[in-house]
Amino acid sequence: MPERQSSRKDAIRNREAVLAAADALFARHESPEDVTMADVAAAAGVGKGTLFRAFGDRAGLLRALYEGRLEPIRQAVETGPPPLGPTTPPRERVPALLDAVLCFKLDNRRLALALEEGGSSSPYRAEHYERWHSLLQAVLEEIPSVTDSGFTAHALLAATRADLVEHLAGEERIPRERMRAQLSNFVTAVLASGPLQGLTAEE
Amino acid sequence: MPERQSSRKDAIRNREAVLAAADALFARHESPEDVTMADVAAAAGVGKGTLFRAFGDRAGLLRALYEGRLEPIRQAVETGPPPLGPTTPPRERVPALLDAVLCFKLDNRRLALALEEGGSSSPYRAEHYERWHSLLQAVLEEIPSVTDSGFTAHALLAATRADLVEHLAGEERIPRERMRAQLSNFVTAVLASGPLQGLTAEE
DNA sequence: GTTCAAACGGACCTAGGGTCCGGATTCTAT
DNA sequence: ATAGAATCCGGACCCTAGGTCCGTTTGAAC
Repeated sequence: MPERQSSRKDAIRNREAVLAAADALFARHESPEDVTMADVAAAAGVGKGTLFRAFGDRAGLLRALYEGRLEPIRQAVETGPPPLGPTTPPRERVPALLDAVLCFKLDNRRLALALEEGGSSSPYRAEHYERWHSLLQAVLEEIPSVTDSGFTAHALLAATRADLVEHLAGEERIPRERMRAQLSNFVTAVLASGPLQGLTAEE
Repeated sequence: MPERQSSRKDAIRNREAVLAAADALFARHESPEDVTMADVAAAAGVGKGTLFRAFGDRAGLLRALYEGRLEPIRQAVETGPPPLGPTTPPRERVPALLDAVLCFKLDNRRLALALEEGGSSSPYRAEHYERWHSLLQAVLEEIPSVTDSGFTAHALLAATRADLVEHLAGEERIPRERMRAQLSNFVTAVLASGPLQGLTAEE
């Protein structure tokens, strides 16, 4: 599992070059499928061996790109101010989290697609999914009207899956703001199910 | 696009043999990925050429299997009695439809996985998805408290995606009935969202 | 400057989807 | 029954793309 840092400057430089090249290639092409590892290597001016040594395999490269993009949002979620940060009341934070996920996928359509769906193994085994899920589940747990926080978290996240987002944005040509509003409505509906259990709350 | 019927009995026999063999193989193996076309051909006692002539490509084979399994449910939905049939009131039919989808995917885990996720192209382009979606959307349209029936239909269907079901059943070991209950709860919550738009209804 | 571990890079390997075509099988007309 | 045409069979073959190997080069430490 090659993933450790190297101190040699050529290694570092090449790693950056590959990341940049891959980023550009995925952005440029319609489908992630037609960006091959050889393409990436060539675009980065590097041999395939170098590429694979640095990232292990295709999924490793995708993951590296993905994590890089995700970092700011992770920060905002873990230690940032409301509405994403941990001090936000649950009923408000859940929609904010899902909105953040949606926006992220809209901003990184191709990349998210490549990582989540392109891979041969289930996206549910990815650690970043696991992180989102457990966070969302924990927040949902705080909302009394929500039963089955585990399943609910899965179901809500499913509404933001990369290929669905891609379909809505690409095929159905739904504009960004509209999609955000729809998701927001949906989340609200799920959370608002209180009445069923008897507590209609304030407002 | 070879998909026309043949009248020659050897062709028909072989087609059946392939279908049966593929069915057995997909059921037997953990992941659809490790059932190759060559495996199917061998198991059916047939050459690869025969296999590809009959079904066009891998997706074609999967589709043929899938459609076969789906047929009964399609019948039940289109012309059957409640709670699946068209005479059912919307608020009751929506959960029934999603429950049917869930059960189908539970009963055909590997196959659904192979077709929906294994393929290189988006599952949202598949015609069977389109069918479920437009039906669900139409039914949701009849429920006044539901806004954005199109998106809602997508989001609800996303909760029954093959790889999620597989994850829940396989990894999290959630028993069938529990999963059905969870999905049912979730759907109910989404449909019950009336109160939010200002009309707190009766209760 | 010498040394050696580490990185380089591209030839090479492999798996699996898909194609091809000479030969076998089936249908039809007589 | 049989010739002939149409269709089908099957497995050798091709191609792509991910991943590996290893002789060569580079960089850093002394």
